[in-house]
Amino acid sequence: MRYSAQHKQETRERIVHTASRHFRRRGGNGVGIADLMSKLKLTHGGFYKHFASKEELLTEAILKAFEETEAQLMEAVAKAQPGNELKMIIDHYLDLDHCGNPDGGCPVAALASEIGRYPRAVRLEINKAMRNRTRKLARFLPGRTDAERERNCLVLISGMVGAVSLARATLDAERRKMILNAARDFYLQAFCN
Amino acid sequence: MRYSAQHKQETRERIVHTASRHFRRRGGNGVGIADLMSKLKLTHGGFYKHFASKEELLTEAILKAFEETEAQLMEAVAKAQPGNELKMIIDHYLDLDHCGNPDGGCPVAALASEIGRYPRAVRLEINKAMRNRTRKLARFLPGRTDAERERNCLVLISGMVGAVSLARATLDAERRKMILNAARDFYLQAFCN
DNA sequence: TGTACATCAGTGAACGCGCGTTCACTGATGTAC
DNA sequence: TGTACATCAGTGAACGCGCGTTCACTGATGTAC
Repeated sequence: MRYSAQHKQETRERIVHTASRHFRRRGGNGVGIADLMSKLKLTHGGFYKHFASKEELLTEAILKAFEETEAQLMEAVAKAQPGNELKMIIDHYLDLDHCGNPDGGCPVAALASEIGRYPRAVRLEINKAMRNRTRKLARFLPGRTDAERERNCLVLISGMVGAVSLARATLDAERRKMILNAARDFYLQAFCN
Repeated sequence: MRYSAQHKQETRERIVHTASRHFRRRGGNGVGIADLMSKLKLTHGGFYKHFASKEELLTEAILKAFEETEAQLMEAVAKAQPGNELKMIIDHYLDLDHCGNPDGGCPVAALASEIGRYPRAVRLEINKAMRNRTRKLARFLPGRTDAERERNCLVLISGMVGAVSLARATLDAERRKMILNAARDFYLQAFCN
């Protein structure tokens, strides 16, 4: 059947959206194209009408995840009382909910250790997105200069990524909470007031 | 040919040792049994004379990595001037060398985000090893109670894991250094004096 | 001490399976006349 | 307005490949007599 250009665009977006969630949940190697397409009631052959390769989809799906989580972040910031933005960000990131739902959460936490093994082209795009995120967040961090705020921001982001990764690696629910709460209390004390 | 019991034991250890390094470098899915065995000038069929499954090897290889890095850690601590142990540990972990050589380094940093996707049996063993490591390290951290030292230790470990993961995801060498140094300076200030 | 047999670490072909990718085809709908 | 043709998103079989695992076999050496 013939479809409109709009229909094609929509299908492409549905693929990226679903892939974005699946990659975050199962990792880059944990998701197959046939699997993915069948989730959208499509067959695997059609995939290549939309993307040149799985690698291209992986890149787009991860960038989509950055966009999605950026929107969540900005929403949380908008809800915060002035001066309380960073607390809101930390609370949101180190939440049990974020820990339990990698598919809707931060792509860096979801894929942390495998990003370094992706092809160069994918890593380049992810690096760009990470720098962007760092720059956007840095303005909420304490520090006398831009450089100092950026360094603090890198500490906070990497620390939170590590805490969520460790919590997700942990089977015991109590210990998971302990890891997240220890990190949250610590970073709030270190960076908020 | 017939081999002695000692020879079998040695072969088994060689497999675990090589697997331990390869899994850390390439991830759990990035290493095949045939690949691995050929690195030892053996063929893949013999693998199952030593292990019931790849999963069993993965578990042992990761536990071996914990042992190896624990030995490195204790060595570093032994070299430190009294009172300077924690600085030694932080410097060692957040070193460019550790960042550039995942195969000889911390298995948690190497596999952070994929541990949560391993089978339960593997995760259980890793969890035990992580708790052990935390307990061993906690005594070097500041804090008025055991609980406080443990919480601080979790913050430090997760923070360092995140920093190394982020640095490894980063292509630009300068930025890699910046991430590691920012984290090192921060944790030294937070936990050493 | 010498001989016949048992052992078993390691070999390599084969298994079933899932993967990413290709390709000839379909058929509803847009377009040209 | 009606008709003939072109388009192209989606289909599903097929491709080559690598994977984890199985298995009948080998042959040097340990062991029993």
